[in-house]
Amino acid sequence: DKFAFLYEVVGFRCNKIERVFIKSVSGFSSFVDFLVFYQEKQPTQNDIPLYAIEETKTDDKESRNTGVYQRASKFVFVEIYYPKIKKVMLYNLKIEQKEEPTATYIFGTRLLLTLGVEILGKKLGSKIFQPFHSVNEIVALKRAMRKAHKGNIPILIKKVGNKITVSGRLFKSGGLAHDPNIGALSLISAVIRKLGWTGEIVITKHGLKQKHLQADSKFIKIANHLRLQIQGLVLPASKMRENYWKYETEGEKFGTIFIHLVVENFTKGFSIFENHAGCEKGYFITSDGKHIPLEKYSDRKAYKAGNKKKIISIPDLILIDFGRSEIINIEGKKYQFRKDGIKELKSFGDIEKTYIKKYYPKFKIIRTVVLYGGTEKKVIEIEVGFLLNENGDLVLGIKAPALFKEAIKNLLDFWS
DNA sequence: ATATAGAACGGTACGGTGGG
DNA sequence: CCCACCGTACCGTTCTATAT
Repeated sequence: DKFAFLYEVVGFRCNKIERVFIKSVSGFSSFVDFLVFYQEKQPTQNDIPLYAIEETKTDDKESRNTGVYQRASKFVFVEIYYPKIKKVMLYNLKIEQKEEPTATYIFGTRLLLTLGVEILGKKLGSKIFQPFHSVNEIVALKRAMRKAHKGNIPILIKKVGNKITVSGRLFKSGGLAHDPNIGALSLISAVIRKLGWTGEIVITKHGLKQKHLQADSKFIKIANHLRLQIQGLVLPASKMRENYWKYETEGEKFGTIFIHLVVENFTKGFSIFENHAGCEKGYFITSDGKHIPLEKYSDRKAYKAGNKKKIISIPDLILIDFGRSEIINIEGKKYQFRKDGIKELKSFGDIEKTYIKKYYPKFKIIRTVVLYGGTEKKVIEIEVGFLLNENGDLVLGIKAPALFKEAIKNLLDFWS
C-alpha cells in the first residue's frame, strides 16, 4: 500500500525497450530537465545517460533571448560531465509557432546546432538553420543583426588577431545573475571553442565587479572549463562537484504530481491547470479544450504602483471532476509548511472569479491542500485533502475530495 | 505612428549559513 | 536544532529604441 517513488510508463510497445521508468532527480548547479538512461538497472552515479533534454514553453513570439539563449548554458554545462551525451532542446509549444523567425532566434538556434543540440517541437527551415562552419561566419552574422537600442548593452563579437571579445551584460540584481546572457555568452564561447579556436576569449562590458565572481556560480564554472577571461577581473578557480545529479527526496511537488497522475490514470478526472514548478508557464484549459495563458495581475497598474495584493495567486494544480461537477483547487506544500498552504487557499478568489466560474459556471469549487513529507500517517487539519509522506504512505484527509478517494481506491485495487 | 526585436527585469523555490 | 535570511538558479514577462 505504499508508493515507492517510482513511476512506470505503460501502454506502449517497442521492440528495443521493454519498460520505461521515471524517477525525480535534481541537480547541484545548472541542470537539464530530463536525463534519459538506456539500461537494465536503475541508474547510479557511475552510469552515463544517453540523452539530456531541456524543455521550454517559450516561443520566439513571446521572447527572443529567453526562448533561445537562456537555456543554452545547461547544454554547455552538461558536456563538462558527459562529453558525448546527446542533447535535445524540446519546444513544448501550446500556441502557434511564430511564422517568420527573428534574427536572434536564427542566430541562437544555429549556435545550438553547431554545438550538436537537436531541436524538437519546432519547424526549422533547412536553408536557414544550418550549423556554423567557422568563427568568421558567426562574427559576420551577429554583426549583420539589428543593433540593440540606446541604453542596452549589445552582444557583439569581435575578432582581432589571437583574441576574440564577446560583449554582454552579466550583472543583474546584485550579482552575476543575468540568465539570458549567461546562456548566450556560454553558448557563443562554447561554439567558438568547438570550432577549434585556441586563442583568447574575453568577456567584455559585463558590468561585474570582482566581488561578484563566486567560484560556485555556474558561469564561473563554465568560464574555467572554456578558458574564458572576464575583462578587468580575475577569474576565480572553480571546483566542480563530483556528481551532476542526485535522487530527489525533498520537493513539495512530489505530492501534487502524485495526486495529478493518480487522478488522471485511475479516474475520469483530469487537470485543467498545472504549475508544479515555481514560475512555470501554465495554461488554463477551457471547457472546449482551448489553452489560454493566465493573466498575472488582477489590476496591473495598481500592482506596478506597489499594491502587491493585485497579483493573481495561482494554485499548483486544478483538477476537474466531471461526474460530480466539481473543480478542485490544489495548493501543494511540504508537510512542515502545511499552515502556509492553508493560508494560501484564501487567496484563490481571483482565479476562481476570472477563470473557473467563467468557463465552468455550473461547477462547485473546492479548495484543498496536498502535502508531501514527514512521517505522520494522518492529518488533523480539515483543509488538507491528501498527504504523501516520505515513507510512501498514502494518507487521505478527513474531508478529502471524492475524486481523491476514488483515485486512491482504484490505485490500490489495481495493485492488489 | 506603430509593430518589432534585442535586451532588461520580475517572481518563486530551494539550499546553505549563521544566530539564537 | 530551528528558523530567518540571503544568494543562486530557474522560468517567465515587460521594456523601449528603432526600423518600417
